[in-house]
Parts: sequence; C-alpha cells; structure tokens
Amino acid sequence: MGEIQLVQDKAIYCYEHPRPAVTVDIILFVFQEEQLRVLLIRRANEPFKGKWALPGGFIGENEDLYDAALRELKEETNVSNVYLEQLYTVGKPDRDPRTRVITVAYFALLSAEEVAQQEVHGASDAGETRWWDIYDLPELAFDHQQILDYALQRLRWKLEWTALGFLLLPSEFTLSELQRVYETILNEPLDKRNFRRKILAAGVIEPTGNMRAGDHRPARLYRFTATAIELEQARRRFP
Amino acid sequence: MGEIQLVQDKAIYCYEHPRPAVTVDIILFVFQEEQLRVLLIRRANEPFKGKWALPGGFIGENEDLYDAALRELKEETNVSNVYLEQLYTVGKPDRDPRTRVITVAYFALLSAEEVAQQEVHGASDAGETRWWDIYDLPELAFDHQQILDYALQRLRWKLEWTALGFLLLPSEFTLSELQRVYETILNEPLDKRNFRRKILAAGVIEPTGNMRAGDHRPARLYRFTATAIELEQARRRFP
DNA sequence: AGCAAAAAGTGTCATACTGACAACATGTTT
DNA sequence: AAACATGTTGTCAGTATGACACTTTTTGCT
Repeated sequence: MGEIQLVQDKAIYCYEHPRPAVTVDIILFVFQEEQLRVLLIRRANEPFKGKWALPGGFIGENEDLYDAALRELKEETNVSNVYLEQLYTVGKPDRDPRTRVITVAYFALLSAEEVAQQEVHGASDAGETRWWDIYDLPELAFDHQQILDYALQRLRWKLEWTALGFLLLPSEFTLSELQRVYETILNEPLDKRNFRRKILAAGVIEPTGNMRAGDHRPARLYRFTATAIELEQARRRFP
Repeated sequence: MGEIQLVQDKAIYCYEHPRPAVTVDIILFVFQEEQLRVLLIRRANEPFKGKWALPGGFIGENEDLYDAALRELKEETNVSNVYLEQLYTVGKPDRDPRTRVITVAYFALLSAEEVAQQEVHGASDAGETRWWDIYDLPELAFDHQQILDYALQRLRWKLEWTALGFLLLPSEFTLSELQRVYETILNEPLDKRNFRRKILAAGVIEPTGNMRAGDHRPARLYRFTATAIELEQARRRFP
C-alpha cells in the first residue's frame, strides 16, 4: 500500500489515495500564581508566523496517538509526567492553508510542583514558549482558539463532576488553595462553607496532619485519597 | 506539499513524510423490537473477511470529518437524517494490518420512524448489512468491539444526563415506551413512578393529547418539547 | 503588650431531590 | 362477568442543596 520512492535523493511516501497529515496538539493547563494558564508556542514560520499556537506535531509512523502526544509534549516543552486525555479531533479541509491536516487534540494537566521542577522551555524547532493566562490570551494560529475553548469547557465539566482538581495542585494543599483553583477555572466565586462541605463529603481528600504556616492563621494541609484521582462521580440519573 | 504522480497509468499521491490513512466509522444505534441495535456490515474482503464491522470509510480529500461520516452513512446504509456526534479517535499503529489507519469514530442515533421509512440496506462495496442486538453481537473486525463498548458507555451517559432518548423513538410515544428505551439502554429495570416523575419534571416532553389504543388501557401519547433535544442538563456542582 | 488586619475555620435552616414502595383504573380477552 | 394486561397515580423518610455570618488563630504594626 504505502510505497517509498526516492526523488532527487529525498525519500517520499506515495499512496494510491490522497492522505491527510495527522497531528497531535496538546492543551497543557497549569495553575500558577492564582491563574489558570496554558502553554503556547510562538510560530517561527508561515503560516501564522508570529502568532501563538498549541504545542503539537506530526504523529510518528508507528506511534500511538497518546504516545505521540506525550512525545510532542516532551520534545517541545520538556514536560513529562502529565495527565493526558483525548479531547477532540478537528479536520476542516482548509484549517491549515498548506495541506490537509487532521488534528487530534489532547488535554493535559500538570501539577504546580512539576512545573517548578521540570523547567519548561521551548525546544529546538519550536520558537518562544510561554504560559498564558486563559482569560488573557493572544491571537491564536489556525483554529486553536476553538480547540482551547472546548478544552476549557471540558476542564470545567471534569472539575465539577470528577475529582480532577488535584492534578493542578501540589501534593499537599490547603482547602483555600483548592477553592481558588475551582474558582479560577469555573470563573466565579464559590461559598467557602458549601465548598468545604462538598469536597470533604466527596471523600476524595484527607488531612495530612501537617499545617501550612506563614501567612496568618495556619491552614490544615490535605492530600488526595489514593485512588480518587479519576473517580468518575458515578451518579446515576435513574435509580 | 502533496504531489500527484502517474505510475503505470495510475495516479498516486506522494508526500515528504509518511501519512496515515484516515477513516470515519459510525456506530449507528436504533431501538427496534424492544432491542437496542447497531448496524454492522459483514466484511467481503481481507482482512477480517467474513467478520462484522462498523460502517465507515476514507475521508474525502476536501471533506470535513462530520460530512464524511454523513456521507459514509448514506452510501453504505442509505440512512440520512440522523443525529451524529464525534465519539473518539483511535490510532494504534497495528490496528489495521494493511497500513496505518487512524479512525475517527462517530456515534449516531436514528429514530424508529426513520428506520422504517429509509429502507436501510447494504450498498455496493459493502457486503451484507444487518442490525444487531447490542447485547448479542457477533465477533467484530479490527478494534471495533472496543469502539462499540465506548459508544454504549457514551450513549448511557447521554441518556442519563441529557434529553437524548427521543432520537430513538417515533415522534409520538407513550411513557412506557420511553421507559423501555431507557431500561434497554441502561440494561436494568427502572421504577415506573420515579421514572415518570423525573421525566415529567425535566420538562422535556409534553402530552400530545392523543392516545395509543389497541393493547389494553389506552396510553397517553407524548412528544418532545421543541428545543429540548440536546438540552445539556446544566446541573452545577458548585452553586 | 496591645490592637488591627488577614486568613482559617465552623453550623443552621428551609427547600428540593431521591429512592423505596402498592393500589386503583381502564381497556382487552376468554 | 371474570381474569388479564397495561396505564396511571402519591406518600414518606432520608439526603443533598443553597443561602447565610461569626469566631479563631496567627501576623504585623505601633
């Protein structure tokens, strides 16, 4: 089916039918300095030269989609050890002016600790790399704004219905910190007492016994209960 | 980028980098004779010759993914006027033994009325076409069983959290019929009184004034309230 | 030492939703 | 007319929700 030919000393890949290029793009969220941020890369080349874009790239010839997303993230941003989940696949014929490109978007969460440790940077072929406040974004390349909108929607949904907030926090955190994550992502204030009641009732976090001192009154520190990470709140609609 | 060459009188398509083939497969659900069914096609050729597979095919060179799904559905099964939503994209390198294939799976619902009218049939290149009870499936080709499992999961979820059941029923239906749809899809019995209370409270259906006579006591007929079709039950987790 | 400021922590009440549960109504069949 | 099949209806106890304000503990300043 797939044939390799040599034309002017360059390998080219030939098929009986036209094929689209397939890329994997990643929306990497992080919670830093009281902001929900995404990682973007400034495009060094046309099209959309100078515009900001989601990190991503072509899938390898023998690479699973998930693995491709991990690899791209590692290559372009030096980030590993993330939570990754497939988001959506976009494929409008004209979304890339150069050639037909189908993009499988992945959605990634990185804990604050990892960000600090991993020294996220822009890599070789990618240009400048930078975290952007989700509520104050630059103009994006391609249809990346739409993808990002959808990712934010998914993040919000996940936050409300699963125990996902953890992935954005360090391993020990206070309830106030957790609440700020929720408020920032949902983009609205929450009632402190109701928030605590619900989070604690959900049984997904537990006190570590330690305290965070420094600010004013010391706050109790919590961690996530082991397996509660992706506990899909199995709420049934019909009993 | 994409170059077309002629080799032995056949057009071939050449690229600098290897590209996967991209297909769209559709899980078409229908509710018939008290069963939740999916449409499958028996493969006429290798690989998996004789096994059953989801309808689908290659995306056109200038075709959106959604449009491709619609077209394939129309071509292979003569079905149009369906609810279609993207499900998931699979791309393990060895999922098709012939060549690298990435498949965007779509999830479709067809009302009982449409099924009757549209005379679903197997088309030209596809072999035999047949509805299968979701709980009594044959052995499937490729990784289609996994895709189907995921589709069923999504269907169940949608059923519980959105007003999606309608799409599987005729335009007028009784509450008992609706309940049977729910019970069949969720694969468990539901309490009649609680079911009615909830469905009616949700405000997604309304009585048409007509009655279904014939069996025993005539049953009140309902229809779905206009815009309630994809009303994502906007239940908030934090007030 | 005393006071103000900042953040942490805590409880109640009215309402709505949930799930478990059984009897009666209306038409058909024999 | 009696048996049968299906449709329709309500209660009650338990739990979850959302609205709402004050006290506690520490820091920082004077």
